[in-house]
Amino acid sequence: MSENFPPTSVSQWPPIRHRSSDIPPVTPARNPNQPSLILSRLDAAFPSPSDSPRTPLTDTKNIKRRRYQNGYEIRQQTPSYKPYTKQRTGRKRQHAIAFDDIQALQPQREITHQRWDELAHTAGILPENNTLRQFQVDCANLVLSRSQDVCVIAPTGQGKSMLWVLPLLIQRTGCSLVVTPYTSLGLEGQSRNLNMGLPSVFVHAGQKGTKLIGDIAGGRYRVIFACPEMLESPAFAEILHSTSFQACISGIYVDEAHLVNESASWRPAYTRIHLLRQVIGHRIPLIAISATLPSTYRRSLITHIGLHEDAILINLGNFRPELSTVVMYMEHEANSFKDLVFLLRHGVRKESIEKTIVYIDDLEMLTALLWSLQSRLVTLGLPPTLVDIHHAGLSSDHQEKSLKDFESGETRILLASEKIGAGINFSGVSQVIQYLIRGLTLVRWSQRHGRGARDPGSTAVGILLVEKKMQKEEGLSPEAPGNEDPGILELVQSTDCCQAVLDRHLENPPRPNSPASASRCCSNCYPSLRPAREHQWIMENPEANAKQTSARRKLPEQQVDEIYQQLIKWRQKIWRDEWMEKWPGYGPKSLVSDADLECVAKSATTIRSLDILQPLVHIAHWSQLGPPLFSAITIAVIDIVGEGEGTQSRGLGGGVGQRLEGVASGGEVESGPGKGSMGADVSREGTRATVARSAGKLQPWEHIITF
DNA sequence: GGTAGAGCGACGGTAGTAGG
DNA sequence: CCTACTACCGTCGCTCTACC
Repeated sequence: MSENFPPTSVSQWPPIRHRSSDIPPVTPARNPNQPSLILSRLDAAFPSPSDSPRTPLTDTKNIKRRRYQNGYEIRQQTPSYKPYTKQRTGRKRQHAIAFDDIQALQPQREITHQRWDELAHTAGILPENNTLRQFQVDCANLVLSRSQDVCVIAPTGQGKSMLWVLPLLIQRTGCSLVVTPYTSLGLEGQSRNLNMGLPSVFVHAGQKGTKLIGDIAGGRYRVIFACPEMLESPAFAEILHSTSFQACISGIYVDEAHLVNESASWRPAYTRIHLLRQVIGHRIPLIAISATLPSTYRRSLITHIGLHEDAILINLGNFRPELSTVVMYMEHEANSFKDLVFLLRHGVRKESIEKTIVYIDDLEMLTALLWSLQSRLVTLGLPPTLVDIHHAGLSSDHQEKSLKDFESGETRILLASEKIGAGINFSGVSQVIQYLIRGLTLVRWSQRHGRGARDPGSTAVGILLVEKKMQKEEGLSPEAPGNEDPGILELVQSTDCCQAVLDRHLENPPRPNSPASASRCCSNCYPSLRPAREHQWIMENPEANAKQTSARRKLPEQQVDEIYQQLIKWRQKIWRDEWMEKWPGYGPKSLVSDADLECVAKSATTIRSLDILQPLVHIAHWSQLGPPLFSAITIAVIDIVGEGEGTQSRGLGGGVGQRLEGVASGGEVESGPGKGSMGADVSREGTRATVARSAGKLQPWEHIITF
């Protein structure tokens, strides 16, 4: 967090990085005696420096190490402009700003609900038989009065985007300024309002020409979307400093306002929005909007965006009966992804794969899961394109395509980072999964969970797959959360209704009926909500167990190296025989990397099946390369370690080993999706399981493990 | 004019290193 | 082998600069 307190003046740049207790609040209380119109005032006092969630800032400038690139020192750049100030003199100035004929907006009396409905129907922004929601009307009246700031908390899908449109139906010369966190949301908002017939524009780096700036200042657009960084840029300052533009601003709307608190540490522009009010004055109402704004988050709005302390709070909460919460503790290593096996069960078909978003906050793991699920799809005979990945590190083309495919349903499982944490809507999402909760906040989870069930009448399950170290027994608790969010810890550790925990931490207002009676709220109340853990059948020969133990002993380095060299030769051969001509762009290392082969060589004697081999390697064409690699490992172990280690330790004798020998020695490798031998394995196991189950008896050397 | 890449910012996690 | 310490990485959207 760069600034936990507001700077004393606009001209102070760079901001001072130490604390001062005598800095006055930037937002003086206004009209303290005026009665609350709707629900309540923000009860948050201006946070004292000691309330800051972070440790005091120190001047790290002088202790930072020098960094070099191409032999030259990289010097840290400071912004070449002062936020919210116009371009320096001596540079080219814009002159398309002054429009004297624009009339300043004046406070207006509130109008009735019925009249608002009529206006909305006439403007065509509300279907004929519908009526506006009360909070929309209340907020619009407050904006018209131009006397109060407003903080709106409402669940997703309640029509929050209507808030900046309604006042404009009365204020014929007014315009709304909407601060949006992401480019995608700005473009979406622009497009939505244009469809309503409302001239709107999203100003961003790729769209900020001189003509556009002039048009905005001249009042051509009724809704102007901008990211916080653009808001403080010199280009936008030309608009903000225009008195004619200031006169026609209906309100400043901060959409997804919870991100002010969540992103303040890495998007400092969010912490400087309060400077905007010093430029345009405090008479223009500021409206903060989000589905999740508990009091700590609302306090940061006062600090960072200059929301007045006496702002009116409209709190509808964020309860959505169509959303269920499921908490599951992980039973396997995170890297194995075995706890996600319910996503793609045996025999699943494309149509029956639930439309799912899986959030992982570690990009490397997110990518590994993509590989894993794609391999799994191929094994199941399904196209790997059913799963895709989306995060900010990808090219914009990929990002665009992944969102489009997921929306259309071509992709059924989308693996995502925080990039699509808030605001983006997809139809048909029935499952939202959070894989690992370290570092997650309840607010962020609530936003992610809210991506589900966006269609009328639909439902969605939010599944938290929780690492074991978050269990109460491991020491962490809501009372002693360490670095974790107490809210999320209470949610995953509670044995009571999860919705009650959400209500308490997100400060949802009381509801007439208990959530449990209205919906299938959570896995604590409805254990059947938990997806069944799939049973995987394995065949295990107890006689072989003792030999397996010996097989797991660490191999001498020399043998590891010999196995590695043999695998290198195998790779070279298979590449030359089968890949070189067909895929000249592929080199041998594109098939299986050196690192993977080294890893495989180290644990060669423990690789007793394709299932064990698969997580150890990162092979894009698993169905074609997995079985022959397994076979090559078997042969290498027999050759180098010895007969006993190579076959008996696998406990499969002539089963899989024999079959794969056949493949390696010229047997047909079916390369099409689902026709690989992995698929045969699966189908064989499934059949065996079915037969055993129907017969009601198992062999003594067979048992079931939960997977 | 278009494009690629650095930099902004805090801080928890992880890998590597040194010392007992 | 364990502990303490240090350095570095990653996460985001946007703007700016250098270069073509």
